[in-house]
Amino acid sequence: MAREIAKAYEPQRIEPRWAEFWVKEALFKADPNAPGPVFSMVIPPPNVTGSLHIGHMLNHTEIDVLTRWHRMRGYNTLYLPGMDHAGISTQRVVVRQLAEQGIDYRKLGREEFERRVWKWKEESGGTILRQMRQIGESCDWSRERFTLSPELSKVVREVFVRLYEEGLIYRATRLVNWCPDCLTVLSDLEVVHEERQGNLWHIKYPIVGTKEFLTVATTRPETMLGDTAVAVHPEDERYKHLVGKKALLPLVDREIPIIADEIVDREFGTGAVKVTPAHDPNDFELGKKHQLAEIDVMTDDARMNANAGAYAGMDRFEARKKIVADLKAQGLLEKTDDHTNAIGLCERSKTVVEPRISTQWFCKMKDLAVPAIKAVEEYEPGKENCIHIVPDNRRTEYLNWMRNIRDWTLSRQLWWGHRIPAWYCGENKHVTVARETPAKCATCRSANLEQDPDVLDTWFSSALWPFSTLGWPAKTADFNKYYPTTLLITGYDILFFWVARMIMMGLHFTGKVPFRAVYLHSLVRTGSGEKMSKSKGTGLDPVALNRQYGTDAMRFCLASMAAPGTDIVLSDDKLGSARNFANKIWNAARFLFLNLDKFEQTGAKLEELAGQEVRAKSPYRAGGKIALADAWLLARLAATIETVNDALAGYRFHEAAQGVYQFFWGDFCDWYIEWVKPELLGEDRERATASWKNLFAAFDAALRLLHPFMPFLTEELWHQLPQPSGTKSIALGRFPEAETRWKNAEAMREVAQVQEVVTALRAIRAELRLDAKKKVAAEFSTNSPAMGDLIRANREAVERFARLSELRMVPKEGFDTKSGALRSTALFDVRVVYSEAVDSGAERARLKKEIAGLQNAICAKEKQLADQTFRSRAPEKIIRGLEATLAQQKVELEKLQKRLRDLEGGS
RNA sequence: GGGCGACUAGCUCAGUUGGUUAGAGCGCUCCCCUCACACGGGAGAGGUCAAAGGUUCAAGUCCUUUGUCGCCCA
Repeated sequence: MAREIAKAYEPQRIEPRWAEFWVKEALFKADPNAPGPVFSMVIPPPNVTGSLHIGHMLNHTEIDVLTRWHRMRGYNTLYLPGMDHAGISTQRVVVRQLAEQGIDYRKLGREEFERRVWKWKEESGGTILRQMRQIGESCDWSRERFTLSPELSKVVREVFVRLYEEGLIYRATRLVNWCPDCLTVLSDLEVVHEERQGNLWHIKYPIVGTKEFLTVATTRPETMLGDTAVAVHPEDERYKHLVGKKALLPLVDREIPIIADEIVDREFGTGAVKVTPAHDPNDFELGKKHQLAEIDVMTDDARMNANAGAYAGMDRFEARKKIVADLKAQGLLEKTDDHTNAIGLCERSKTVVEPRISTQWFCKMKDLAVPAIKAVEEYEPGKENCIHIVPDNRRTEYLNWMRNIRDWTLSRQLWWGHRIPAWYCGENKHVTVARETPAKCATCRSANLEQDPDVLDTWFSSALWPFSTLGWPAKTADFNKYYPTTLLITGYDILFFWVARMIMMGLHFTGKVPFRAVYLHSLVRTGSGEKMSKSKGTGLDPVALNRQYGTDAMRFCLASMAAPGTDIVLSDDKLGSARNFANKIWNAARFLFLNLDKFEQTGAKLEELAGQEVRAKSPYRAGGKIALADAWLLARLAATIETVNDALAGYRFHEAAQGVYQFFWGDFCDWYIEWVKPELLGEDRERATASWKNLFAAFDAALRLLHPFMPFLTEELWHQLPQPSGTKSIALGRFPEAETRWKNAEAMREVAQVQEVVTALRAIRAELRLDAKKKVAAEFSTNSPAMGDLIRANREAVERFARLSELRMVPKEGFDTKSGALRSTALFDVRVVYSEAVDSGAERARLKKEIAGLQNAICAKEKQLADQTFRSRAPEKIIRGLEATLAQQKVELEKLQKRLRDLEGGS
């Protein structure tokens, strides 16, 4: 049976087939009744109308790697996919689309608008989930959820009503963050701060009944129209005499009191501040304390309103310019300083947020935070109902934020989202909060009810995601089995937005943590270090990259850079090198199968060489003993498996990926395959068969080891090997174990020694600039009988690796140290027989450098070993290790010095 | 303003509890299209671990200060 294998790995030819296969066969459907320990994860629900970006790719790679790894280790595994309705951003998109068609969404009316959004959701929604299928994520597609589905909306209502009944949700009039572009209130978290170059204007307020002025400094002169006081520090000698008097507010000629309060910073500006309770959070507090009037001078879209008198109708920034100009004209502008200040921007629209007085729904957070702090604070391995936050610095960040938590503004003036289940009666403005739409006011029985027009912050429903998706509040089989989920993986940028709130809600409603661990991954940045962003055009499209390099390469690349705590800078070279790795594996497989075709012609059968029961019995022996190369390969494999398991258990994806890379490329391809090449088709049939069996055992295990990182490539190659009947996919296979019978420290040591000899010989060749094709004779000498035996036993391999016509074993006294090119270590000497004259300049330089290095090392060690304090305090193990190395280095140094003398004497 | 993190080879980054000549990938130099792979093979060059001080028998690793950059919270 001849096998057709493409010369290069072409991911686009194999990926679609397996992606479809995994979905069609529903391979990753979870079964709550299946045995095994549970591993469950919910996806951080992506925006319903969004598409896959590089951050998702990283996130999903990490989730899928761990999911596949656990599944293969026999866990009852669930990876639950789904989407978020993404209130504000989805609404913005549809509003913009409508505007492009000349339609004002407000004129469309709420119902029609909602219909349009649903339509848009049906048409373009779910792109990400489609892409996730394409890239082969091992989700349980039968359990897909959507935050705005009827089922999940019901959970939102249930939670809202319960919190309201418990007094944890309330309605109040507060100073809130208002986005004049999105036309909605925002929570504190949705406001991002940015340092901007601005001005500090010094404005003179006349004191009523005197000729004096009080100069206040402000960064926002347009809000002065709403000033209702001027405040100074009570102990400020400059202003003490003015407290209790009145100032005449310029431009509007309103008399306002001059008050004293300790909160005023005497150092800032002039030490006197204008107080605008309706447009500044600090002033709002101050206004409450001193019972000041609150005068809102702006409209929803941040234009000046009727309270602004002559400025009414102007945009706030135009008004600022005009007001400054007018003050200047009236001689009331004392000076203008440059001033940098942090301004609040709407996270979505980047519009400057306007603090504004408004009646909204809030969630009381302090009480909810208490258990959420405890669960994280008291974490220790194995402790129930605690959460391990990784990396550790994020844990600190979480705790700091939680301990200083403030109430959460829940309502949003949007139409797309979960409508607040509160109704107001027309007559008395009583509030009725209910699970089902009420017919009558709960207080006065009035039938004239109107529902609150607002919707809830999207993050409110996301906060319920780990349990709402599993059927809570019903005690479903899924909930009982998969909640608490095992792990959450998400970006650290939504630690407060999402993770913290899930922990609070999960604990409050289920009494259990929503997940036992949280791994917060890095952000992916561009080459220049910026955060990738579609709006800035700095984003990379993972789908295009997957097409170019292969999904497996992309996954592997991201994993190999995903060290906890550091951001990832992705580049073409790195993707290229991951693609090269995939190609390397592909070609290793190609080599195996091409040779297998030849071997099968001698009567062997793949089934006899690579059947599962055959693989299970490795290592195989020939002539009663296991070949060194085979023993070594399996030992290296076992060690790699241990590395990978340890690394993945600690979320060190990069370490796991690098371990596999090193094994597959370095050990398997560079050494093992080259080593056994001649044996595979050699005359010694017993030897050949044993080699093939061991080779396939290792190859199959290595594929399974690699599978979580490169699912497509490994699935494709795995199917080329005979698998037990009834098995459909490598993804359902067993993750390899570091078999005790594979471990072999002696083989590892011996091969390392052979490699050292080979490398020394190759270095000599390179130095002599020998033609790579030219075979030369070489001599080997050692004092160690074991080393001699080892090289003698592997002479053929060494000859092939170093392209030698012959490797002669020479006793020490017969070893010619004077001529030819030569390398020495403490353990052995090796030389290439080379009759032509050699320019030894380069060699002498190399030797000198080596000698200098060795002398330094030896000197340092001798000094250290001579130090009595060191000898008395350092552990015995360190001292002995040092002594052994010193002895070795001394031997080496002596050899190098002799060699140098010989060269210098000879030239 | 408060807190946190980073600074290691030209670039991007690893480096477990302090312990024996500090590693990888990419890039670079030289040789090679050797019958799996040029998306490849082989051999190399390249680092006073940001600076200064301290603790210690021993510091890239712990402490202090400084510098540069970044992040979070206010």
